[in-house]
Amino acid sequence: MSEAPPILLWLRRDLRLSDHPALSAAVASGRRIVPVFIRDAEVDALGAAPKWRLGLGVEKHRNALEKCGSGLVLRTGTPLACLQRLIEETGATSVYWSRLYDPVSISRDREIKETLKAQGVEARSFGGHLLFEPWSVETKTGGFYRVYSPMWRAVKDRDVATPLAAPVRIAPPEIWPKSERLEEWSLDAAMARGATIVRPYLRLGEAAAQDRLASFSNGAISAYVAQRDIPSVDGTSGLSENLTLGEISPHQCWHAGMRAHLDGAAGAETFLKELVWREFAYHLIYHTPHIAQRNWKPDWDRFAWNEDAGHPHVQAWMQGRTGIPFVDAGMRELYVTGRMHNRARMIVASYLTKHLLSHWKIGLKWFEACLVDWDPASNAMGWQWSAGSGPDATPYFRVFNPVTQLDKFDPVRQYTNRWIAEGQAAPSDTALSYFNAIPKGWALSPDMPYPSAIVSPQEGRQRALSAYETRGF
DNA sequence: CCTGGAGTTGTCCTA
DNA sequence: TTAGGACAACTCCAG
Repeated sequence: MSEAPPILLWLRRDLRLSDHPALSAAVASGRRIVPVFIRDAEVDALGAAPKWRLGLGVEKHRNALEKCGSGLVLRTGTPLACLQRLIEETGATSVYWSRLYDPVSISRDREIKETLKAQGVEARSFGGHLLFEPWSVETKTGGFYRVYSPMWRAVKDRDVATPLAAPVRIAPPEIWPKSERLEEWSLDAAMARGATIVRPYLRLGEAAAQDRLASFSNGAISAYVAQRDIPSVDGTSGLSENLTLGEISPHQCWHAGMRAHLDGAAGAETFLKELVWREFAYHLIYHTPHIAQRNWKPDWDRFAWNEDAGHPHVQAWMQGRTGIPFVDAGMRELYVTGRMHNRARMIVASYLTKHLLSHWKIGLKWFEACLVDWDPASNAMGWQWSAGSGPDATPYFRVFNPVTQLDKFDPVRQYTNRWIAEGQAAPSDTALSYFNAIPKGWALSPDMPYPSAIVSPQEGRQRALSAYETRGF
């Protein structure tokens, strides 16, 4: 009697062993498992930084799989064709994967599931990327939440499934199908500064993410409410980079946060709320996929943002030389580390869309190119929220004043000194490292004087408010 | 159907 | 010096 045919485990944004429902189900079946990662058009279309980061994550995860007696098959092509080919090669009769929720993934996965089923192949998708499936959270009238607070109230007392343990051993196929070589994918091609500049700032892989969650939930989480808003302080969890590739699961974060909350850690509930913000973004992109493409509120189609990314003001914004220290510090932090503190993200987004009257899509694209924690749902929601075109009651007059904000959240200038070298007698290493990171074409040097503001906070505020007024907002 | 409270992250002027 | 109110009107959501 021959043994049961293997299961293909198609991995995407779920590069972990623990709390992985699809993997656990495959292991529980007792069958051999062929993990596969497919470089499809979506991977090719990633921004420079997230693509580079993905390559490092895949490599790390392949090592972790090998330690369990398994491995990872790499293939290039359309997912359906690759999976069908592997079904032929391995005799697999099942394909398991973890669900994604952006519009492209949904339609692709639906088609794959239907086609495979029609061929008599078992195709099963699993949760794991979210705390709550989007269709499981409804308002009293059966709709979805367009406002965060009611959604928080609706889910905060729900039971969240206990995270699954990582399998000790993953049964490999008798014969491994051929794998492409990760190096040949050149996922780092567009990220020249990655290896030398950004790499030291990464938190790579499942083990490192778990360590961080443990130390955070036993330490900084109690001061989270006050400290998370101070950009010079390491007061956030910093786990977004791992969450977006599934190197840690939201369930694991939730349970760690909940334990701290029940232990009386004051800031823990705020951390749980942030996890639900991530859920909110995913539920929005699920129910209103246009959030990543067009104004979420169609009223804003009447508003004439500057859409020219080559505009000198926009270039100054991207290159961290607007002359507004909070903005420039944030943009430089982004370029050097692949991340930006959340407070700074709000400031730079407000400055681009309001003071510079430039389209949020320009900012969205730049973040997509530069962020190692880039996430399709969070990025889209964040930019639309900042611009005022998104789902929130953001009053049109709420224009961040980057000077007032700096006094409030960086009173002794630790953050701006960390990232801005010009005008300092002894600039910090981090501030100087920016000039090693940037392209020659930007023609910046630490010896130049710090630029004066391209648009002053007062002028920008007035201009934005009158622009809103003439548009009837 | 109607009602009424509420809406992540703010700023600025006035008393 | 500081605290409070104005700053649109609208949509969302629960009851």
